[in-house]
Amino acid sequence: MVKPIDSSIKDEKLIQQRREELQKGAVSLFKQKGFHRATTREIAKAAGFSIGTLYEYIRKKEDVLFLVCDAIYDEVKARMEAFFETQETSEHTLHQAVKSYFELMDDMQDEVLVLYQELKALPKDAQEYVLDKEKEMLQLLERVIQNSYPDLSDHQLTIIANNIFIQGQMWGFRRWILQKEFTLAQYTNLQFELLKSQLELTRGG
Amino acid sequence: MVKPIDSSIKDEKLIQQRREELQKGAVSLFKQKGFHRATTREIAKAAGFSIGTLYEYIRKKEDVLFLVCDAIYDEVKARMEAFFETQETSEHTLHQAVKSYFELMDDMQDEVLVLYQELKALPKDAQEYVLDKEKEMLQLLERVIQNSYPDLSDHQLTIIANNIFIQGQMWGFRRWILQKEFTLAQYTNLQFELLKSQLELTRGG
Amino acid sequence: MVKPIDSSIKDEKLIQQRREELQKGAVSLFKQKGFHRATTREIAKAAGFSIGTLYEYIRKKEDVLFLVCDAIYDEVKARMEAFFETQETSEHTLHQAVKSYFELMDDMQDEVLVLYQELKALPKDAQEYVLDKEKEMLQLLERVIQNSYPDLSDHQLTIIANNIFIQGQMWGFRRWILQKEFTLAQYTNLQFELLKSQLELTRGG
Amino acid sequence: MVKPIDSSIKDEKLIQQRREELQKGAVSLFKQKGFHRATTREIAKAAGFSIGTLYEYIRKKEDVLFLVCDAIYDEVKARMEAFFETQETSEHTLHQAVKSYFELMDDMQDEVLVLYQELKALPKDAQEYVLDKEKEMLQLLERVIQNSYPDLSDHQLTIIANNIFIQGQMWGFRRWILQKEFTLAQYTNLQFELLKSQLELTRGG
DNA sequence: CATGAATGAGCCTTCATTCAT
DNA sequence: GATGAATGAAGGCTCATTCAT
Repeated sequence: MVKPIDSSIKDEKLIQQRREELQKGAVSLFKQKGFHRATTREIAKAAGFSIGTLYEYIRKKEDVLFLVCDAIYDEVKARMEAFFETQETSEHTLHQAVKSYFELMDDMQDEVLVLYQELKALPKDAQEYVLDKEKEMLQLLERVIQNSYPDLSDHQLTIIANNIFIQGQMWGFRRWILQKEFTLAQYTNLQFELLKSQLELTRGG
Repeated sequence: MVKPIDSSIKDEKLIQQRREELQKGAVSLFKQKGFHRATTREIAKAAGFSIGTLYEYIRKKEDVLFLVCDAIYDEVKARMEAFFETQETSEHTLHQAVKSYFELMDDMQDEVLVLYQELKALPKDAQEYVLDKEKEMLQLLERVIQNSYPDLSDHQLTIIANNIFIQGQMWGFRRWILQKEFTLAQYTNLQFELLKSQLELTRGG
Repeated sequence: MVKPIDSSIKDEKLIQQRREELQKGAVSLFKQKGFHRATTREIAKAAGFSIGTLYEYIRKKEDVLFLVCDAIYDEVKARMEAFFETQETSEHTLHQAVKSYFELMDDMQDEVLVLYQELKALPKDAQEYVLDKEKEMLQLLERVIQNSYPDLSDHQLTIIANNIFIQGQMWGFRRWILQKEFTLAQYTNLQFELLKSQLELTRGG
Repeated sequence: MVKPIDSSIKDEKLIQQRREELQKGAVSLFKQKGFHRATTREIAKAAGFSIGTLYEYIRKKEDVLFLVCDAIYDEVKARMEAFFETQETSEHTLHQAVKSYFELMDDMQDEVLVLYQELKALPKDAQEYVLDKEKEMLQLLERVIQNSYPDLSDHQLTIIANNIFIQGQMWGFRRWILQKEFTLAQYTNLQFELLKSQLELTRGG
């Protein structure tokens, strides 16, 4: 799907390239100061071009935020797909998937923090567009779980996927408490142990 | 601890009253537009006084946010204490506590959303002051869990308390997905079932 | 002459007393921050009463400035009259008068600085009223000079009186240069030497 | 020395040009209302640009005042140097110098008034920077005097230079009295006569 | 008479956006 | 296509002044 942002530039390839530069610079800027405190001048500078050029590739400051959120989601999703796409159906697979997902969340914690903290600054329609991507990710997770535990009810599947999903995000969001008490490995193992006890019981039931 | 915000007003009781009005108006405003998009004039209006009067009770716009966050935390904590403070140590108690907590989070979902979404707009020291209150709430939760399941390790206790804590918050945060699929009662029951299976296993182990 | 400032207070004696308190506090405040930077609240506080009470004795902030300027002039003039009122007509008298005047300017340098630096903030009519007092002081000086040197032309008298007058003020105004190089005694003696050489020549001419 | 004021404009030449426009407009505005009463919008308008543009060339309102003071000093000094730089050492030269200086002060009386009345509104460091320029001017005067009257003591030189300096300024400052009684030529001649009598005597002594 | 809470006009400053070069 | 100077709406905040108690 093409990004629904107008540009006065004709060269499609150039647009892609510039928007990538833009998005890269903007993320690191938003990490530091958040979207609202970052000025368009700073955004342009961080992206390596002039304020005038910035406005050749976007129409409003909000568009930058959309570009950023979109890019983060795309990266998260791409990396999730990379390690979720597997045929095996074993506990080991799920363990591996959860581990990989938590590592991804650890790796991208700043980006994910930006994503959720600035989401509300997007216009409603952009929010929905972006949240749809999140649903797709949840489905990825659900599928992996179902592969190993096919007997779970829909509700159970939904809620467990959601729990795993947010537990990964919380590792970054609540770093002020979690990362003071646990290493990532500890956190992953503990969460997986708990998860397993839930799933085992369900399977048994 | 007294709110560390200067005021040019001498009547201490009036300060309390006005700040409460202020905080009430501000929360409902921040729910709609967020802190950054709300102007000081709007804040004053929402609180029912003039811009001049607003600045008799705060020094900077930021102070309003602090007042708001502080008040939300205080209310959440007070209400948690109200139903957590119990002597019984049974599963039933824990169930009741989780249920009450989830209901609280349902009741205050807008406030809690504001709280976490604007926290980063506070100055660093105010953030820390506020996060300390969160730690106290976690301890409340831990204590309730421990009463019923005294054999849990510290790590298990921490992580389970955290999980419950954020699952409550997520009911509001992720309403776009959870509240579409579940009623609050369903969500509570499902989460508690999962929780119980974890705890039972641990107890058994 | 009564100060042409309205007051809602009836008791004349109280008005005098309050205005004196006001003026005393204001001068010391204006010394520090100047008229524009001083707020009415600070003025009231410096005078020892509330902002409400302040406005019982003045109508506008400007009135405070007028009161202050007026009081400074009155004090300067009163003290000048005290040592200028003499019947003797000798060089010694003039020397003494200049010396006393310079000492007065040294003593009141902060006040005089305030006076001249804020004069332009007064309304035109108040400025004129105040400058009339300055003319009277110049006349005092002229009379003392003329007593000793009766042959001076009107122009000479005017200009010499003016020169002495401003040389006294400059001791305070240009303290950053004069008071670094001279003691008050040195400055006085040097200026008087120069003055005498002018006057002697004129007398001889 | 470069003006130590930041600007977001890159074109150095444009900065010079705009700041000159700014300074010209501001002086004439400050003449009328003084620095404090002039709003930034008025300053921008007087300079011929918008409020936004104003702030591309300065950072704070104070900077305008600095620009103005600095420019006035520079002009005064440049014009003084123009007629003081002479090799001859005669009374005639000194007379000419004093005459030219008084004419300069007459010509720039509004600017000089602004300069001294608003100096205290500058930050301390800017005040010192500006007063240093004044010292240089005094030295110019001292040198001219010394050329004609090499036997004067340091103290005499300092005080006579100071006297001349302020007598020039007073022509403008005290116009309400001096310019009512004298023409500039009269004032100049009278002051020079007095000065000469001082100097002659000293030479003779 | 004294007090101080309330008011709002108006100030300084920022920054998203435009457009001539 | 790129640049950056120009713009002005809008925001945060102050403070002289009023008036009910």
